Amino acid sequence: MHTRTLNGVAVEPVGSRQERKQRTRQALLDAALRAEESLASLSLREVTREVGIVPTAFYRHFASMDELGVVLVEESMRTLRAMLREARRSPGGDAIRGSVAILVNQVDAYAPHFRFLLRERHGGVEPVRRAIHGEMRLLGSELATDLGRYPGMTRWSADDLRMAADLMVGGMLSIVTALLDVGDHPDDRAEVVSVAERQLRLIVLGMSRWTSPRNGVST
Amino acid sequence: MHTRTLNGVAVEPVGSRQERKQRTRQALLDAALRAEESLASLSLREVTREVGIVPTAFYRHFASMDELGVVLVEESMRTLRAMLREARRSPGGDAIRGSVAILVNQVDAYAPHFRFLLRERHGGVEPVRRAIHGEMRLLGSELATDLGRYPGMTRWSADDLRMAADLMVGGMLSIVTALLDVGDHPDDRAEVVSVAERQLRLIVLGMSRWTSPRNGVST
DNA sequence: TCCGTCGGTGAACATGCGTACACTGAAAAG
DNA sequence: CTTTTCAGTGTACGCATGTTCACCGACGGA
Repeated sequence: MHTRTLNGVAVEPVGSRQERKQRTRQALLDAALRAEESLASLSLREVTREVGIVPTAFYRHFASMDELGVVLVEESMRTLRAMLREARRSPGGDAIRGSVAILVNQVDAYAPHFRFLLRERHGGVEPVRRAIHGEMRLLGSELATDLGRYPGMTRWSADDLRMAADLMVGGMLSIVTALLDVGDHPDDRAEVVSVAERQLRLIVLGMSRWTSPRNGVST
Repeated sequence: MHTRTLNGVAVEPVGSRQERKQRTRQALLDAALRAEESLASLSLREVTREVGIVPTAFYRHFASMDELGVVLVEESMRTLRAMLREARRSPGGDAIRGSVAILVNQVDAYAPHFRFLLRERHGGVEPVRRAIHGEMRLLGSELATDLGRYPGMTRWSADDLRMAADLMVGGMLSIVTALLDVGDHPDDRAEVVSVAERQLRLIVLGMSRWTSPRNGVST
C-alpha cells in the first residue's frame, strides 16, 4: 500500500481493511467539519488534500459533498442530543446554573459541531438544510414531551408545551451563538454565562406564571 | 453606449451618467441578495451575468464581493431597524399581537434581506460576519435603552436591561427563522404566528415578575 | 497458495473562475 | 466645439475545480 501522509506526517497503515476505511472516512468528516467556510464553498479537493488522499478517492466514501454534509448533520445532532440528555438528569440543586454549565462544557468540547450546525442551518446546500431542519423539529418534540412530565407542567396543553420547548431550544441556540462568538477572555465568557443564566431564569419565571390565554390556534 | 440586456430584456439607457451607475450598482446588490447560496459560494461572474454586464465591469462598483457583502449588510440592517422603530411606536392596544403582525409583514416584504442576514451571520465570509455581529450588538443596545424608558422597567439595572433586550432580539430572530422556513400554507403560517405571540407573551410575563437575583456579574 | 475485492493512485478532460489589460464611445466639463 | 472622464467591453491568462477512467497492490477469504 502507498504510505499516506497527513500534514506531512506519515500515517502508518494499521488495522483491518474496514477499520482503515472507517478511519479515512472519519478523517474526511473531520476535515469538512474543521473548515471555516460553509460546505457550499468547500471543495472536494480541499477536503481530500487535508486528509492526504487523492481527490477521486473521495467517492469511495461518499457520493457527493452533500451526502457527507448530511452525515455530518447526524453526527453533530448526536452531540446536541447527548447534551440535552445530560441536562435532563441534572442534579437537584440549581437546575438553571447546572444546565448552563453543561452547555458551556459541551460547546467547549464540540465547538466545531455547533459551529457547523449554526453555519449550515441557513444558506448551506439544500439537503443539509433540510436535514438540520428535520432534526431540530424532532428535538423540539422530544423536549416538549419531556417538559410535560415536569411536576408543575402536567396540565399544559400539547400546543403550549411545544411552544415552550421551541422557545427553550431557540434560547439555547442563541446562547450557543454567544458562546461561539465571544473570545477567550474569561471576563467576557463569565458575562455570557451570567446573561444566559438570567435569560433562562426569566423564561422559567414566565413559565411558572403561565396560563394559556386561549386554547388552540387563532384562525 | 452598448445597449444592455437583463434576462434578455433590453434596458434602455435613461438618466444621467451617475444615475445609471447607481442603478447598475443597485442591480448588483439585488442580484447578490436574491441568490440562494451564501456569498462565499457566489461568484462574481454569476452576479454580473444576472445583471447583464461583463465580469470586469464589477470593479467599477465594488473592489470585491466582500465589499458588496458589507454594503448589503448595511442595507438589510436598515430594514430590520425600520421594523423595530415601527414596532416601538405601536398602537396602545395589544402590543404583542401588534409587534408580531409588524414582524410578519416586514418579513413578507423583505424576505431576501432577512434570509441574507440569517445566512451570512454564521459561516459567511469574515468581513460580512463581523459587520452583522457589530450591527446586532448595536441593535441590542438600542433596544436596551428603549426598554429602560418603559414604565414598569425604570428600576432595572443596565445589565438586566441588556439581558432582556438580547433575549427579545434572539426570540425575534427565531420567529423570523420560523416564518422563513414555513411554507405558504395559511394554516402553517397561522400556527407560527400563534406560537410567536405566546412565546413573546411568556417572556413579557417573566419580565413583569422579574427581580434581579444578584446585581452584577458572578466572577 | 491462489484469487477476488476494493481503497487508493495518477493522468486527463472540460468548465468556470478572478483579474490584468487595452479598448470604446457617450456623457460631462471646459 | 474640443477635451476629459469613465461605465462598460472583449480578449486573454493562469489556476482550481468535479468527474472519467484505467490501473495498482495489499488485504482477506477460499
